[in-house]
Amino acid sequence: MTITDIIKNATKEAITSLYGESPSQPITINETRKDFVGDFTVVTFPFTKLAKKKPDEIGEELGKKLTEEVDQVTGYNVIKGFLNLEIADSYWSNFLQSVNELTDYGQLPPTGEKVMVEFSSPNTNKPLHLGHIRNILLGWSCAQILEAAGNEVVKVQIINDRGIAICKSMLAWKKFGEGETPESSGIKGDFLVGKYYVLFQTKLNEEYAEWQSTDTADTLYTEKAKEGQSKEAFFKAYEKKYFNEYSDLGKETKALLLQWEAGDEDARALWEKMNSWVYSGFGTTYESLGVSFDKLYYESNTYLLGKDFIDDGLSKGTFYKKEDGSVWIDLEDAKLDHKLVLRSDGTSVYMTQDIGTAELRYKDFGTKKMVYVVGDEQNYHFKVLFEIMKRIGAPYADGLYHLSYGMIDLPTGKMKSREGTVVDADDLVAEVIQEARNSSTERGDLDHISEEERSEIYKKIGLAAIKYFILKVNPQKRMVFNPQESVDLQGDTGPYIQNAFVRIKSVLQKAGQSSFPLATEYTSLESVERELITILHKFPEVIQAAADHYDPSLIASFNFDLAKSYHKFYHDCKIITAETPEAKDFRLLLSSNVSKVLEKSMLLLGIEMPNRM
RNA sequence: GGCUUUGUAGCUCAACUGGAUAGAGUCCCUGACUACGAAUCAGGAGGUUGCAGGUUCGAAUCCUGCCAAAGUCACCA
Repeated sequence: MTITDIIKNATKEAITSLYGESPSQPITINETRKDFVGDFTVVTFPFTKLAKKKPDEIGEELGKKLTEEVDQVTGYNVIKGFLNLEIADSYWSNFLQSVNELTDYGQLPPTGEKVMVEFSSPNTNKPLHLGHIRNILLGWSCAQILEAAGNEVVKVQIINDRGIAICKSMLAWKKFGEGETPESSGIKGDFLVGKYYVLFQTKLNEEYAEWQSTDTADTLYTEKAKEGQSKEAFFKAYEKKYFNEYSDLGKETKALLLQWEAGDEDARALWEKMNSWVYSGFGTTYESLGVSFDKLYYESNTYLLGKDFIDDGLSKGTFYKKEDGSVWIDLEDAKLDHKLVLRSDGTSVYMTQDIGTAELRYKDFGTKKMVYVVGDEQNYHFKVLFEIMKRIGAPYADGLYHLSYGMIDLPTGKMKSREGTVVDADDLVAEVIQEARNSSTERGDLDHISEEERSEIYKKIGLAAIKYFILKVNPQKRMVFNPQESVDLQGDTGPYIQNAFVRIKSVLQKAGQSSFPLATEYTSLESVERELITILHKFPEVIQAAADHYDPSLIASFNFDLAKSYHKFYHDCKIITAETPEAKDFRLLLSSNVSKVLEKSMLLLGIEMPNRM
């Protein structure tokens, strides 16, 4: 039982015995704010009705009783109805000892649950960019957090490796590529394919521009344009129709897609070749970010799945068929719309695939919980998907969760691929590492070690900066990505936290001890020391909260609090040259355990600690 | 237009899900290295929590109405 539970229970009992009635609401207990004396605060307002007394009086009576009856409570004060309880130093130092004895403090007991986390899930027609990075970091971090919370975790992605977009880059390469390969050009595979995707768009634009001066186009404009609509605006809006109905490139692309779907050998071979380039490129990016997956799903294998459920649902009346043969589901009673699940030609849509894929995954892993890390533009899609899964009776339907995150904006505005403002993942990673190298070189602390070791450290620092910068923001919120701030090494940043760790490593090394005697004689704690221990104390509940809410930003701010507190402690208290041997032992023990927790909790964000920096 | 989300210091973010005087970082001032690592610490300045009502002991948080931004309302993915 935790100390907060002890206090809660004791409060409940005390209220009952004092006022003859058990409180109906759950007891709220908070950490005491820094400007007041005490560790935990009981809010007495909710008891006023029951006790028929003023909050202050209740606070006094309750405080007295709790001090008498709970060993750990040594004193109290009441301010405006808030009862601040002081916890014995011995409780905190005993607690520190117990953390010290654990090798895996923070690891929560097994839940017996298996959770799947899907993240990244890119298209294979262009390189990964900043948006993917947020997705990847969130997914990876969530997986770590869920694991720490006692779950077995399976990390997967579904790769969007087929479809019209992929065919565009394939066609462009076929027509204009002249056999170019990553080897022949020296261009990283995913960038090379991306180059042809862009080229396709350029060629299409040219073709479209030319077409706009034909008679057909003219007639169309005069007939269909809205009043006052300029030629430019009209054709801009007409682009998709043009692609589908008039464009030669469009026709060829669609033909290629049909060939691919029919299993045409050449089409498949080209597809496999170009995809393999992309995968090798992605592999490099994932490696540089330090992430990996347990299983990859490919849309080319899953895009036909899900139809069985539609048939089954049709016979049960979950779905209905329109006259044209298309199949729909009516979700109006769930405040959603009617949604198409099968086209009139019998082919499936995105939704259908997702139904099938969920089922496939359940068969593969038996996971009753699945987390989809996907941008918030698909909120509605997942609402609908989850509702459908419920209605077709999937046994895991209640365990589906959409970890939705906001788009990333640049200080200059939205990222737009068309305007070339997209930040490439690889460039960004290289940049932050370079930045770490620059500052470190300026400092000169690492001059005496090998370049190889240094590079490792720069990489850790740079990645810490970028990862922490992104993960500290609540996923739900849109965030502004300022490149300059993302490589900051001071203040509320990853490197600041690493620095606390490095300082500890340095002190421990200088102290020359590998283990620390139990410092039971050290009985009167400095306030910074107590604060540090109370933060350590919170670690398990922070992990639990982060897992419950699928929110790494809680872990990030925990890390910052701990590091900040340690920096202050380090500044205020002498460790090796402490006043007494007991103080020295205690502080070494404290430092050692802070470093242990820092390291573990940064790993929950996918951030590694250097031993020096 | 309907629905969903967001709006907090100049800027980037918090606020334990209804609790005390709304906190950090950054920026701008000011102090602390012959110190266990100054990527640090301490102090100052900076706020009508988008606006207006309501609910109650108590609201950034819940309710209503506006305002602003974003997303979505495809036989696209």
